Amino acid sequence: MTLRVRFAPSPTGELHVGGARTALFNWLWARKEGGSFVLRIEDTDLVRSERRFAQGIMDALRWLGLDWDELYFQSERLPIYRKYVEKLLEEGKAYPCYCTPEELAARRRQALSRGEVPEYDGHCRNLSEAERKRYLAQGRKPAIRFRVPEAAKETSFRDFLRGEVRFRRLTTGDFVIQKADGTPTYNLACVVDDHEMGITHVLRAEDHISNTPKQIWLYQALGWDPPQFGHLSVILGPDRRKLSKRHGATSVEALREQGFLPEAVVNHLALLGWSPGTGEEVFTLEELVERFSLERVNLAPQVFDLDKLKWLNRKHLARLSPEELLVRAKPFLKGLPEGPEEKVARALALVRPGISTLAELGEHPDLVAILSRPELGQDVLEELSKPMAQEALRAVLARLEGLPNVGLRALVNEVAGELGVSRRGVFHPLRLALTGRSQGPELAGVVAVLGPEEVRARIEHALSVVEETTGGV
RNA sequence: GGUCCCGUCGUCUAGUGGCCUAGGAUACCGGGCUCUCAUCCCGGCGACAGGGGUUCAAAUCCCCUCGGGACCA
Repeated sequence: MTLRVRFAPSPTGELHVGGARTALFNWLWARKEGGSFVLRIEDTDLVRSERRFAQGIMDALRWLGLDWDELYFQSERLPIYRKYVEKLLEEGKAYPCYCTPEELAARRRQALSRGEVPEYDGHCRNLSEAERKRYLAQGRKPAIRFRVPEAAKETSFRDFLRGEVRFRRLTTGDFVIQKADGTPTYNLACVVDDHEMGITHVLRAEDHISNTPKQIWLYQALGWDPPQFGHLSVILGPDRRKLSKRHGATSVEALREQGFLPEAVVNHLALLGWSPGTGEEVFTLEELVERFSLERVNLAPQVFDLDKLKWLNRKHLARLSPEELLVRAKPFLKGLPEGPEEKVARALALVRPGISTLAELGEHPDLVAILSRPELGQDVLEELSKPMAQEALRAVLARLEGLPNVGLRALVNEVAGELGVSRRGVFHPLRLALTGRSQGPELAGVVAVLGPEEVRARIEHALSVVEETTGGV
């Protein structure tokens, strides 16, 4: 039997990193084994589900490079769930429950005050036909509850990641499988779909472990073989609590907006709970598919580490060609002076070692300095007003012709030797004249990107500004 | 409160009874390279939650405690 796995998000928010990791592991597994990866949008909760979130989740998955083989929306499958609820009803494995939320809450409080476990008390479990008619006449809309077999209360299942998971005593009364509004609950829809879609392995996060016995009872009641279940850990925030919105940017979308590359996000997610065991850490999606194995999954919960993500982002940034870097950086370049594409691309490559995210490119001072002629600040002018600085600039100017062949370093060496100053004594004023800044990327690179004409123009401009200001003193 | 899961440097991890005075990565600190900041290279700091067993030998197996987390309420 070929592997069929699924990722089944609820569209009640953005795709957060925990969900993304679950999706990634399922996807990697499917691709590795040549199986199928099914995407199922669990949008039966009409109140909380939103179309735009479903769209956002799909966009985020696509951005990460996780493509799906089949796509389903549960909201389009409501008749299917009703059919099976009907079947359970007919076989007496489920029954209508007319209790109102208020009545249930009141009885729960009572149970609690008696020190009992507050599970559903079976109030409607064995209603007579007359009682049923009376409730209906009152205009009550019934929910449908699953009749949990007494013998099923003690359950165990074999988790393909954790081994035997045994539940001594489940605190579950007869649970609802169809709400009063006719929509299915999570457990019912999930079981029906996993069966109908031929899912062979359910790989999901730890928070579903306690749902698993209920789902297994449903499989049994419906006469189906359950799939295999495996549960990953959950991802925690820095405070060691389950990662959620209050931890800040924890959705894939937010990471994208912060200037992280999809390669880096995928890489980091893969390393959260999985390791190749070889010490290697920087991988592309393709390399991950090659290496991925469930045997090497770590079950302890992981803390999402932004520092490591940044480091991985630098690594993946470094692998991009200048052209590709430009493509990725474009959305973040707003507010930056325009220039010929090729020049911008080379400038980006030049400042790249100093950045961790694409967002840092936005108004990067070194980029600004290269792409537009810099303002020479007071401190810069003071520095350049020293006679030796001006001499150095003039000497460089005089030799500019030979630049492409000689190389900046050799040229600076010559000038330094001639004037009897250190290399720094030449480099520094030159950097100030060209960029208006005393630090920045390697100067030879700056010169190469600017081109001989612009270099000459900037040096001449700097010299004339200095003359003006010092002349006025 | 009940049920379940999980405990190796701050964080991600390697480790499946001897190779472990516990390895790598990140972060942090120091040094080197260099025209500067950064990248890069080298070095440093830093962990087997605790206690009992089993064994010639335990991070690795068992038990208890403690801690963390998830789900349900």
